[in-house]
Amino acid sequence: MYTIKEVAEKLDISEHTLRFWAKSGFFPFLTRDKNNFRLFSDEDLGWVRIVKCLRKVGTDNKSIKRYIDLCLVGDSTIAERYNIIKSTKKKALDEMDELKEQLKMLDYKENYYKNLIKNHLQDEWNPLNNMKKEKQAS
Amino acid sequence: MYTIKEVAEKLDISEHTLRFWAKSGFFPFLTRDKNNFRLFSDEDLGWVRIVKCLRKVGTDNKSIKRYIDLCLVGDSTIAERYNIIKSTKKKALDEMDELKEQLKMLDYKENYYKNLIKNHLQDEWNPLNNMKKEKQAS
DNA sequence: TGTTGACTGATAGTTACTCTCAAGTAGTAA
DNA sequence: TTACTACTTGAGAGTAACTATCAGTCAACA
Repeated sequence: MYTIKEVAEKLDISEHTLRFWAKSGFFPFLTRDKNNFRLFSDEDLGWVRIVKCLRKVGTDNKSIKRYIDLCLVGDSTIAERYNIIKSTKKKALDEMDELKEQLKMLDYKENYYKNLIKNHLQDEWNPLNNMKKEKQAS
Repeated sequence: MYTIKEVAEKLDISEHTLRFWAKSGFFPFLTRDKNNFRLFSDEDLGWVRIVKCLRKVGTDNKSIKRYIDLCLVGDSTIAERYNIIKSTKKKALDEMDELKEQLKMLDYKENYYKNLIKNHLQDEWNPLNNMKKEKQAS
C-alpha cells in the first residue's frame, strides 16, 4: 500500500492532482488508514495509470468519469469501453501526427537560427530587418 | 490578406483564440481594414503558425510572448531564440515519448477488451468480478 | 512536551481559453 | 428606403483542470 506522496512520486503526478482526481471519483476503491489518510493499493495504481493515460491524450474529466463508471457497471459495458479505448487511441495517433508536424517547424527554425549564428547573417524573416532595408533603399 | 475567419479555417484555430492571441500581443504586425476588422498578411500567418506550434508543444503564453518580444528586439537576440527553439524541441520529443508510452497502454487495453469480446470472457481486472468470485467461493 | 512532518478538506487563485452579447458595418432584396 | 443577412468588434462572464494556501488533525521523535 502506498501513501499519496509515494504515488505522486512513482507516477509523476502532483498530490494536489491526485486528491482532485480522487474527489472526482476516478479511484472508486480507494481506502483510508486509521488517520483518514488515503491508501493506494496496486489495484488503485492501475486506476491512476489509466486516468493519467486518458488525460495525457486529452480526454476531458467528464469522459474519464464516464469510462470509470462503465467499468463499475460490469461486463455488460465491455463493448462500449472497447470503443472508447479505440477512439482514444485514434486521438493519440492524431496527436502524434500533429506533434511530428510541429517538430518539422522546430527543426526548420533550429537550422535557420543555427545557420544565422554560424555565418553571422541577419534574420531575413524579421519584418524589422525588412523595414530597415526599405529605409536604406529609399 | 485574410480575414480572421479565413485564418481560423486555414490553420484550424478558433476565431476566439485568434482574438485572444492577438490581444496577448502575439501578432505584432497585424493591421486593420477601414471597418477596424483584423487583416492577416502572409507574414502574419507565419506568426500565427509559430504561436500555434509553441502552444501545441505546451509552451505557456508568457513564454510565447517572451519569444515574440525577442524577435522584435532584433538580431541581437538570435542566440537566445535559438536556445528557446532547441529546448522547445526537446520538450516536443519528450511529449512524443510520453505519448508512445500511453499508446502502449491503449494498445494493451484494446487487445484485452477485444479478446474478452471474442471469447465471451469476464473482465478479470474488474474488482467487482473479483468480489463476486470471492462471494461464490465463500 | 514541544516541535516537526505528513496528511486532511475547504476554499481561493490561475491559465488559457470559450461563450455570449450588444453594437457597428456592408451588401443585397423588396 | 427599409429590411434582412452576414461578418466583425470589444467587453465581460463562464469554464475546465488544475494549483496554491491555510487552518487543523495526528503520530513520531528530541
